Amino acid sequence: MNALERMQEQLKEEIKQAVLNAGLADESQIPEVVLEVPREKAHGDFATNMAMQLTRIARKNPREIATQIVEGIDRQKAHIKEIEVAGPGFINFFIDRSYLTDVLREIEAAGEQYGRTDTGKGEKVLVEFVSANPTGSLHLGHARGAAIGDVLCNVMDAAGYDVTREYYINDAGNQIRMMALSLEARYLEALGQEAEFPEDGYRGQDIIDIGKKLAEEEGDRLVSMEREERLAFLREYGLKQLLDKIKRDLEKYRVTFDNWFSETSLYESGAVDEVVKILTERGETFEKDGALWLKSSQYGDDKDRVLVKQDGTNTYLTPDIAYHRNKYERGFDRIINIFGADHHGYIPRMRAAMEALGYDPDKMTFLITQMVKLYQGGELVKMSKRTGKAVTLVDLMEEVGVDATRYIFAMRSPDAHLDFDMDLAVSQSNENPVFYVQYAHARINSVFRQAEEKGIQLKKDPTHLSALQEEQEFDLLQKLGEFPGEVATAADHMQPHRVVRYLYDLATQLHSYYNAHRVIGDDPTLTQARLTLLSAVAQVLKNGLSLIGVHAPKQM
RNA sequence: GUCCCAGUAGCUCAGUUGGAUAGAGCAACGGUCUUCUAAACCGUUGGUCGGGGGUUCGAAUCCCUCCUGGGACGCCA
Repeated sequence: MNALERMQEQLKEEIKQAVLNAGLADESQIPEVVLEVPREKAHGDFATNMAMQLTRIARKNPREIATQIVEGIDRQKAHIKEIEVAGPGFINFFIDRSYLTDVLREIEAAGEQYGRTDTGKGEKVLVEFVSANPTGSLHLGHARGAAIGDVLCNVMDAAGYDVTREYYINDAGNQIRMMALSLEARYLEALGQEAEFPEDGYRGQDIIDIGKKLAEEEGDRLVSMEREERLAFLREYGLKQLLDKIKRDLEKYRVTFDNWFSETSLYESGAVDEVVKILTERGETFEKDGALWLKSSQYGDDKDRVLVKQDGTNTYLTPDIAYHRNKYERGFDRIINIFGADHHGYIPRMRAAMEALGYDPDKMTFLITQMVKLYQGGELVKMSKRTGKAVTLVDLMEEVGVDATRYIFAMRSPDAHLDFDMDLAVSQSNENPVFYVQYAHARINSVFRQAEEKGIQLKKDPTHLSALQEEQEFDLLQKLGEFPGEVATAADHMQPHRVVRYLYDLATQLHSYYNAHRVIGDDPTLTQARLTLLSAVAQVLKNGLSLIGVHAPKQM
């Protein structure tokens, strides 16, 4: 807990005691004390709405209640300089802001650890994301999901959750057979033979390339094989090539996973058959039209779902249920699934399935990422599944860069539709938020280079800090103090974009301060104090950028 | 038709989970470099928070209803 948070906690306690002592409410009635940072600076550093919340309990008008609370607060203890009752009954607190310089010492001491908290209490969390089928390259939607998932994991990790990142590989279904068929056609084409391309085949460039590669490596050896033998070979070969490619691309994108969970492994272990058996034993299934159905409509789903088809094979849902059961069995406290909006219909049926198995469906949460529209040259870039023409993650990394791509995907709320303007993302101008934040970091480092040239050493002497008296300096201190709480809130609400927003605001304050005040000046004490402040800002920018997986350059 | 997401300044989006006079970037207009990086800063203009009802001290935020845009509604995955 840092200086700012300690201050808030003490103040909350003071408020609570004042309410109790004044007899406005008893222990059981008193609502949780809420402190907020008012939008208007004139309304103080913190404000509470306690008086308004107590109107019904205390049966007095809020301003009267507020006055009574104010009288009971020990200002010394809570580092309060001034208190006022305002508006309909707000109590505004003006803190002794010089106390905030403690934040600098804490940042200095914590270094890269500053921002980490234990609010998650080591809760075991599984986050499954990307999980793209190994039938082609990662496209735009995966890129967004990967960025949001990775940043969420980083943020939750920093907030003290025990996070496991997982990628589910759909390597067993129909789509893999289709991949093999598509690859077969591409392979034969590469050998100059006639080949009919399957109607619903995957037309991406990647499979064409793999077909060529295979032809080079194996020649026409596969042509003489039995059809099924050949397809089995193609399936293994294509799967490996495609998965390796996905792993490589994600690594370049700075996204790594703890587990790559294979669907096939669920078949091999018998987990798929087992889950069908369990559901049936629990009386959660029924037979109709020669198929086996799950009674999912009893658990809030629109309709019942087929588990085993007429032909005896499973639907996609069955192994997925086995997979999610496996997640529960591994003992996670929270199971987070990040999906694209096109799969949101899947949520009620999976919740239903888990409930049918006797698990608590509320342990499982779904984060839905909305669609991305890509603009280039002011025009919408069209995607076509039919022709396999789509902008891929690799394209974005090459044309926009990893920093900007990750930043832009992470900056928006996951459930907002996103317009990705490629021209803006690459522009080296003030329109580009990525550079704006990175520049703030580089700028500070530039000041340190200047200081070094002038032979100024940063002494870590806390007695210098009282030289910080400017309004903007206190604002910066307060902002720095808010960082750990901001990360924790982002984690608790699964809103990674809040961290990006915070960084942008911090960068704005830094730029503004930089333009208004000289850091290196004639007064050595003041210079030292300001250098210490800047050093802390740089540290927080760096820590924050690291959470979103973006570099913090020392020079631009 | 049913379900999910969204609708806030000309454009792209925030909005501390119900708080005080709704914010930022871009665009438009006007300023700031002989001094630590002007990829920056300062100022001005710009709003029936999609419409209408309701809940209460108080609503962009919660409830109902309607409108618009996007997505999903297979024994495909």
